[in-house]
Amino acid sequence: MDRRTEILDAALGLMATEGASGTSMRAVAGVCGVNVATLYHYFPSKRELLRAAVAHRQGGDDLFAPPFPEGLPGSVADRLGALLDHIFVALLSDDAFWRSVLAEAIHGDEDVLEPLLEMSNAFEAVLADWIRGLIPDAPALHDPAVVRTIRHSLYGVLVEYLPQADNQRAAFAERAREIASVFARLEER
Amino acid sequence: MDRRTEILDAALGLMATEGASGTSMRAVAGVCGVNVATLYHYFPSKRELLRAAVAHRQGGDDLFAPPFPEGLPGSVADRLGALLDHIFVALLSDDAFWRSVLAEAIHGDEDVLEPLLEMSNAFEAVLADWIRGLIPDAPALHDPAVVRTIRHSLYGVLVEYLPQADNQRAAFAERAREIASVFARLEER
DNA sequence: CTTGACCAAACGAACGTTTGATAGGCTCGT
DNA sequence: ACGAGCCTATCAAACGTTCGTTTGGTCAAG
Repeated sequence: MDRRTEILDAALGLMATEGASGTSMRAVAGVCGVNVATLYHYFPSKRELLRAAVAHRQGGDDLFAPPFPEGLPGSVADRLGALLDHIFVALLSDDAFWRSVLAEAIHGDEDVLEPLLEMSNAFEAVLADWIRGLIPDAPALHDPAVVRTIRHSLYGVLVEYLPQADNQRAAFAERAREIASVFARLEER
Repeated sequence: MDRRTEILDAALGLMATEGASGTSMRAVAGVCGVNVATLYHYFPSKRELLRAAVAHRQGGDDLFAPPFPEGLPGSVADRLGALLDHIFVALLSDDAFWRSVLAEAIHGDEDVLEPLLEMSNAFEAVLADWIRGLIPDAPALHDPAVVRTIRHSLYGVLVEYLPQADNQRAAFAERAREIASVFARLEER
């Protein structure tokens, strides 16, 4: 991993726990084991560094895990629950990124916010594809309004449980089942 | 309003836009028009001041607006939509508080987080009461799992739209209608 | 004459940023 | 082949500013 990427990852990790203004250039340098001045060789300012850190992960194709195989067995609720749980696991495995993103969504500046909104739309498109592929027999769940509501439910759960994510794996699994059971009822008629 | 309350309100307002570590004691003092040292007359440290600021608003009975009259006319979706829109308006009118709360939920310390989780439960109880009172003819919406999913949907929308809350009033109204239409389908069978 | 509310000034530490320098690799004309 | 010059990556040290906090004081009210 080259130095630039190393710096971006360190910055993102610190942003997740300390917030943007709580992340100091010296701390970023310390994590990388380099001098502060080296950061200014790669980025013109702290602000640009943090912006690049958020934008960095978004560009990767591995932001979202690969899709499920289609046509799995099980009830609609079971399959949607498995999908949501899968998403939580993926998000938790990179929670530094998500904490940073959610934090910026709350009091970030517009430069950082704009790529976030793009990413939200991309995430919704991926989620819609997954649902269509995994649960093709539940057309009620293919409605864009339903997909968006599911996405917002996921965000809400993330906000409430991210800070203690380490010991909340079980809570996420339960929330995944709960959300799935609610939305699966849209199909039961 | 006494000086102590004035300080707490100023601190909360700054936390909402600048984050906890971005809120300086001098800035808080500046908003109140007092000297920095005066803050230390009322609070032993910055940390205690910010904790008190978050805890301050939670104690108020006016956190949530008064309930609707029961038995309003209109479809289930119409009434749920009106309720959710009402909630958005209430939250937006005090968005400094909510931004602070959401920010703390993401990388706040545990002292601030604990009262937040209490408040989330309180909010869910109020939401359940409102739904039961306003939409007594939709038992599917009285299910605790549904209420929690609605709450998480609200949080998710807040996270996505709070930063531009000023010019996003229309977006909140649309999201309220959308969420309502989705959940109202649980009753249409 | 004590007490509570308030302030100007200062403390050391940490902040973002800049400066000037070092060392190793690269590309030249010769 | 080889020194000269240059470029890139890195550093130690320092710049001025802002930070959280403390000190020592003023002043009106009780």
